[in-house]
Amino acid sequence: MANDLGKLIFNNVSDFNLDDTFDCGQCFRWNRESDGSWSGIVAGAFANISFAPTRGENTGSVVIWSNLHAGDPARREAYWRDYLDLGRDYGAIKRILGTEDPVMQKAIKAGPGIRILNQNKWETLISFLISQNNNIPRIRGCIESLCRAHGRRIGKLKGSSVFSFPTIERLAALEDSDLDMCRLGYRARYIAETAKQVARDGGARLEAGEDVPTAEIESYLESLTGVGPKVANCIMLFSMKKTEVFPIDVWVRRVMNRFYGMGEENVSAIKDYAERNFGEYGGIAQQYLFNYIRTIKDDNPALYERFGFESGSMDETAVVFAEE
DNA sequence: GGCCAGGGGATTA
DNA sequence: TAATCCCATGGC
Repeated sequence: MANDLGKLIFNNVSDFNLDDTFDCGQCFRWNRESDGSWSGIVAGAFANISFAPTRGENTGSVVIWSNLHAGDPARREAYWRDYLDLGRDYGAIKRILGTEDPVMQKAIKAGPGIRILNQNKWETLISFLISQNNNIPRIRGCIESLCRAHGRRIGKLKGSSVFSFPTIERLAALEDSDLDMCRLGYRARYIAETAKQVARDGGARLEAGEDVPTAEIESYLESLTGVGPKVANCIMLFSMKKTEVFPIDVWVRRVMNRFYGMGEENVSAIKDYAERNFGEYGGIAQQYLFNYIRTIKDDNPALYERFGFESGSMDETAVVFAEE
């Protein structure tokens, strides 16, 4: 596997941080190395990404070692530029979102280097089917188990075999019991049925998602077994560049309640609020907020200090605490 | 629209 | 050991 690893460097990347980006809940197959770099399996290839700050903590050079599109440097560069969303001006988006929103300013401060990855649509679909009503460590375990059982062995990493994400055709051909060893619970049936539905057109409609209106691809996604509004929004945000969608899950309901004073149960009010206030960047706002509430959940005083969060001195117009 | 089962593992009581 | 929770959805 190491034979055809090629090196790629992007200089002067701003508003970027590896930990923020890979640990904010949008992806499940990236792992932090002891040297601070991250290794992952992407599109059937191995990759390691490191980041060397040159101007401040979140601006510097991204170094990628990968065997993806080995022998085609132009294609490889285009792939990673898109995957890491390097063409988007996050500085400008952060200024827009943070204006007159002290909560968002603190949320951005908690993850200033978050970038929304542009991941494989099929992998994102199945990954977020698995994510429903589930916790992140187990989601990761389920996905690895699925890859081990039905992916292709693409090499060895630190002595262990590494597997690609299973193809549409492979999962579409499964019997129900072929997923038993993955311990997916009731989600196994959703995956088996959705795979068959997607395979009916060879994945064409899924792949076209980026190029059709949001409402149209959302209705297709929600026609798949086990895909509701939340999972559909995650797929659109993390693999189809639909940055305006605002996935609402238990954590987002919690953050909107705690910091924006909204009813946790009132999903339609939260959706309306996001549309009006975050607009075309709703999905990016959602990631800052999701990351923020999950980070400070630890009740760690040092974290409170780092993020500028001080109990008792909240902005009265924006902050309402829920009874717990 | 409200309610509850669906699996399994991690965390909390 | 028992309850509760988890990046929800489907079906009644």
